[in-house]
Amino acid sequence: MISELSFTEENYLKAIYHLSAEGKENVNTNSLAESMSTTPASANDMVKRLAQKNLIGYQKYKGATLLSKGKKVALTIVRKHRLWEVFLVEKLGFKWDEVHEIAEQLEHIKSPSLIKRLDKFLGYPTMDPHGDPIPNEDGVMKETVRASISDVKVGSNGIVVAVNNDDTLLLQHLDSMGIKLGSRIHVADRMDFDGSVSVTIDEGPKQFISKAVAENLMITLTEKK
Amino acid sequence: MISELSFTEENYLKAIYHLSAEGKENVNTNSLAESMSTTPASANDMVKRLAQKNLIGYQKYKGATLLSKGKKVALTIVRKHRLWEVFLVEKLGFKWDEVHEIAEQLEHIKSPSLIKRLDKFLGYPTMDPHGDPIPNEDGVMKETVRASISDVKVGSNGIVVAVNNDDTLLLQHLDSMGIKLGSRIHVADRMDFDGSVSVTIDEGPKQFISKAVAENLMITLTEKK
DNA sequence: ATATTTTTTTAGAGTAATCTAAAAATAAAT
DNA sequence: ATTTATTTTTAGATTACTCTAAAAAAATAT
Repeated sequence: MISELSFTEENYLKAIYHLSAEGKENVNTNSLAESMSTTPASANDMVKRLAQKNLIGYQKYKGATLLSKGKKVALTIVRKHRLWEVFLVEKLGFKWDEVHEIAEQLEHIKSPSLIKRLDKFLGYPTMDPHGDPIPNEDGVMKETVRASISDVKVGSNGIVVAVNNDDTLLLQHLDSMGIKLGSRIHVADRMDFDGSVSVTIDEGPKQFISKAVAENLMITLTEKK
Repeated sequence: MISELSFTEENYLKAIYHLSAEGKENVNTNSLAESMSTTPASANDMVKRLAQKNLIGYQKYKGATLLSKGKKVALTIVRKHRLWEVFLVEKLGFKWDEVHEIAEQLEHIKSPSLIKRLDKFLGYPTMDPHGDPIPNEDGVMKETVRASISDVKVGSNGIVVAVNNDDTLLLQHLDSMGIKLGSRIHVADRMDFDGSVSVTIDEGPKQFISKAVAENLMITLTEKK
């Protein structure tokens, strides 16, 4: 049985999960400390504690990796975080960029039946408002396909997750079209002769996007609008 | 400014609030300790800490009382607890006897905008699923006049707002009779010899309720059915 | 290959909340 | 008015988590 973990322990496991998802096999003390906004000494203490509990693997000077038990915990936290974010945006009307802090608190509520019912209430979503996938009860998540809207098939739906360009003019242009991170996009048509794309944004009217803009607009594909 | 309180501090304030609502002007160490399932020594330590922070008044051997700051905190916790209970029952489909523990966790989530939006989402309820009033943002609650159906006059109508007993058997019995919070009850008759009561529930057929059950069934009186 | 820098770990201490056991104050009983 | 019982408070220790400062190991530079 997995003994009750503290909020702090859960947060460390989540941080190790996110850091090792970003490539690095072993999570080193310094980056873990930075990610947790604490000192390397504290991170080191906690790493030793989590290793003691068989949640992570750890050898001196070699960094930490999640063991199966720890990974399960981390994925449960991620699942809860993302489900709550969906709730906050879809049901309570928060903007997608206002929900992170609140979800950071809600993710630690301990009640499996609550999460089961919340999941059902939300219609079993597979993606959070930022376009990140929601792990299922077994920790499995749908691999998200990320592509620019000049590459996806006509008829595709997706959520804007990135803009591949820092050009102020481009950002202003997107802003004036009402396109921002989290916007739901439907690709209605694409003109072969100039590569421009016709889309609807958040169920609004059809708008045209030039090839140059379309190439820089990244979405993750969703089944339905 | 009110510095961030720990969950424990919030729980103590809530306990002092509930205990002083039950009559006693000053909450004594022993009953506070019992209510918090801890030792008198711990309760005493915490009382000193809360007094230091000007949340409660306290003199050695004289017990504790909420000061205005502490009362405000306590009422906010109670408000959050009861709003979350409404959410769990009305939106997620929990039974009203399953929600207390989860609400005990949710009540500590810190986000005023979350509670504002939740309140709106729920339609600004004034009562929780147990029939207890929900304080508004200023800590004011609608005082409800309640009585058990063994005390009200024959011919009275009312709405079930509480069951004065946590016994699972009683709750199951009420459930099987179709009696739940919010049920409209008409007291058709009362038998003097055994104190049993004849009622209709939600305009249904007449049913008998034993004295023991009737005593625990609390309603608020309404003019007409 | 040695010196320097960076990273990681240890040592020692602080805080919030908890406990047990014992002392002090108050309340109740004779 | 003492004695007895109860309640409340103190004293001292424990646990989880945190920190600063310094030592040790590893990585990098010369």
